[in-house]
Amino acid sequence: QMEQEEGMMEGEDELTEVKRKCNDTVLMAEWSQDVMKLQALQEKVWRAFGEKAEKEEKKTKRLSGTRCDEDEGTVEDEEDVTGEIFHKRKDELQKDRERRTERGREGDMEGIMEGSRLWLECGGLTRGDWDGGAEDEDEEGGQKFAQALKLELGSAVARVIDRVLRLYTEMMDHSSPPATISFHPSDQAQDGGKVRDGWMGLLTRGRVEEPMKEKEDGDREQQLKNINSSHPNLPLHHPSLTRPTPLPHPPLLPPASQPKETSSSLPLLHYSMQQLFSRSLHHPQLPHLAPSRKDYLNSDPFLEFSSHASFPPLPFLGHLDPSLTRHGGELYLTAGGISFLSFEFVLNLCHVYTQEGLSPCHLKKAKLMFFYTRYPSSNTLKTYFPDVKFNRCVTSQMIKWFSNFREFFYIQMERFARQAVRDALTRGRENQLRVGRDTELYRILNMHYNKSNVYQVPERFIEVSEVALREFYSAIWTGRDSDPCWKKGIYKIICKLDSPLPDAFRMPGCPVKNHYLG
DNA sequence: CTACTGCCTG
DNA sequence: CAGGCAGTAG
Repeated sequence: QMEQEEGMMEGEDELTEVKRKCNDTVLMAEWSQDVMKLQALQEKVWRAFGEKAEKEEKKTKRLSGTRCDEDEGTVEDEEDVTGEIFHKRKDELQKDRERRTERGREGDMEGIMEGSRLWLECGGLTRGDWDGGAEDEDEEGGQKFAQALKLELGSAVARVIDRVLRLYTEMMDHSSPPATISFHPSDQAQDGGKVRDGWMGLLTRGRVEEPMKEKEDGDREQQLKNINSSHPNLPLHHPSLTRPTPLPHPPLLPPASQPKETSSSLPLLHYSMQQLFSRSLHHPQLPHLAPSRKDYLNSDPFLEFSSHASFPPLPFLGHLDPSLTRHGGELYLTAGGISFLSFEFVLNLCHVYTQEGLSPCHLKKAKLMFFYTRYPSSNTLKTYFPDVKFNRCVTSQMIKWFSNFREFFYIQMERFARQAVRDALTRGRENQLRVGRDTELYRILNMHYNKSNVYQVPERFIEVSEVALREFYSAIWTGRDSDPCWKKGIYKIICKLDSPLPDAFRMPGCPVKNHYLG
């Protein structure tokens, strides 16, 4: 089995064969079509996830009367740099746009840029929005919509992946007879549904198939038309999304006789998608092939962005020439010298979208969310974990997490409150009963909920902690703790101190302070 | 009956 | 942190 894998990865002939196929116009047309659909879906996702935040942000800017690049002061530093990054990107894109000489889609490009900027700024959000006040009314409707989009986007991604895997399976056919990659049987037994079946089938059978094509294609085609119908003057195929003349080519032209195209447009996954998938890029300890669920879950899940040098956060990279290259025993799809898809990456990408359970990354994010909300509703959880497929089990598991978080929180509060009472009695010294960032209690809390210390603990959480500490203190001091349910009152006070989560938590993955600044 | 909380345990 | 349980609210 391992030898087969080794064998698959060896031999330059197969590589060139794959390269040749990758250059095949028909294949690339299919690829472009799929990626274009992905792009359309991404835009919709952006509308679902980003629109609200965008509105709020604009509101804020209007009120403050300043732009982010005009702000000054230490607290605003993150946003300052973010703004610079964004404007740099914008310049690059402007050039790209001019090259394309295409009118009419300006609005959409702006939308994408808005999304990109929004995302970057979300990443920089480390301070809580506490002045916000009441929760949003339209939360649920948008949430439903987002869930639906999530599913659709998932299968669209899977279809693009299928195309890539097709290249691999073709390569396998040429290199070694019936190459079969063994996965964990449990994985295949999962009810992963069509998405998993699609690419799983390709892998296990080692043959090229056209999974679930007709109906879903039709649906998505319709979807696409719906999107475009909002801009009736617009061409269906945007030049930035497709090859110059992809479709008119004879579909069965022998690949060898294909004239070699010098350039083609290949949009990369949107930055948010990249972030969603980026976790798969950071696990050198993972086996080259077939990372099992166990490996995946045990690996450090936290999103880091050090590899973004090879994974640029741009919606488009302009005109690129995609090809397959090999590096360190792995295959990469390369465009413009930038590798952005490896076999392992693709597998993990599938995994992210089809996995049933919760990953350590989700746990980490949940812990950070605890800084804001001690008693999240299941609806809140669904809203802020858009990459999680919720069912009863998953929901209760996540709720259980927060129950455990609270338990730890209250245990610490009671412990320190009792210590404070003791100190007051024995030494007659009045304790300050505060949870400043220099205190032991803070250190313990931060260690528990923010172990890697990459997130700035919001000031409000410290305030809430102080309230809890004082409540425990006074209850103990006045002897109320003799009542068997003396903590109930304290819980009731604390649960009213929940606050809205920053919009950065709406995105898949973990919001990390300064994560894109290195 | 479900959904949620909290307590206890390993 | 998860499993099991009892209790509560709707």
